[in-house]
Amino acid sequence: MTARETNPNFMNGVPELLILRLLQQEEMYGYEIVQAIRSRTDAVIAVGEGVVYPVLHGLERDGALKSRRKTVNGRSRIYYSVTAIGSHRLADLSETWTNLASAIQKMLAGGQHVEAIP
Amino acid sequence: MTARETNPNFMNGVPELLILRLLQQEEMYGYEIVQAIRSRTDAVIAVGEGVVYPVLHGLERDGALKSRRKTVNGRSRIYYSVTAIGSHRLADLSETWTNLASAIQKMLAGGQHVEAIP
DNA sequence: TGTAATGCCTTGAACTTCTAGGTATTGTAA
DNA sequence: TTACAATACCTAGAAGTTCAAGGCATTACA
Repeated sequence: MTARETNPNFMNGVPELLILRLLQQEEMYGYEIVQAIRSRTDAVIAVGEGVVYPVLHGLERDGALKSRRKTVNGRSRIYYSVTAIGSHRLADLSETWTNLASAIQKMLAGGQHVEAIP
Repeated sequence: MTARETNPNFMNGVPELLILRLLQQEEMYGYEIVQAIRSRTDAVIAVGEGVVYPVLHGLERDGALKSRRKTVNGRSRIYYSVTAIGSHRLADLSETWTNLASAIQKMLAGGQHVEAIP
């Protein structure tokens, strides 16, 4: 019930959704994902590495992501990409999110509950 | 990271937002709020009493809501309504939500990141 | 008489995110 | 050369929410 400094509280499940979405477009590594989310949302959403890495590991454990190690410019990176399971999961999450956002939008906008039209 | 049965995970802060929004339109009591959310969202969002009552108490503690006891048909109800603080809080939450939903929508829809137009 | 609905409430578990650290390498500025 | 920022990985603990599952009491209805 207390104000938060960074992302004020509507974040549940959002990191997972965004990460899956990004990785569906192209394989990326953790540190890159952190910055991609920040830049592509104009810093509206900013998740730290402490959020991204655990989600990546969890998704890989569940078989939704697969990873490969790659060294670029002497830096070792772990690139993640979406599996069939992950793709399905993204579809589910995406639909759920859309339904939820739509429902909330209606309540915020219209507000008055539905009256029978005579 | 596990699938949930009811509201699959995007719910953080949403109950508080919806409750404030409902109470801004008209004073309501807890049990009524539970059903109002369910019915006005066509059961897309369904929060239990175990969610609503703690939120109501927390908001009242913070001065965002005020309550009055009223007996109707021999039933004792506690009606809540929004204070000035609550109204301000609703405005903040509402804007935050809109920004967030908009940012996510862009990532889900467009997807490809912004290229410089030649 | 008994069951469902109304109306209030709390506890404990489960899950996330967040903060704040730690490690190591590369590039750059002083 | 030295120090610092950026890159790149990671974890542990705290904090905050929602959720499930119950309890209590009254009214309506079968």
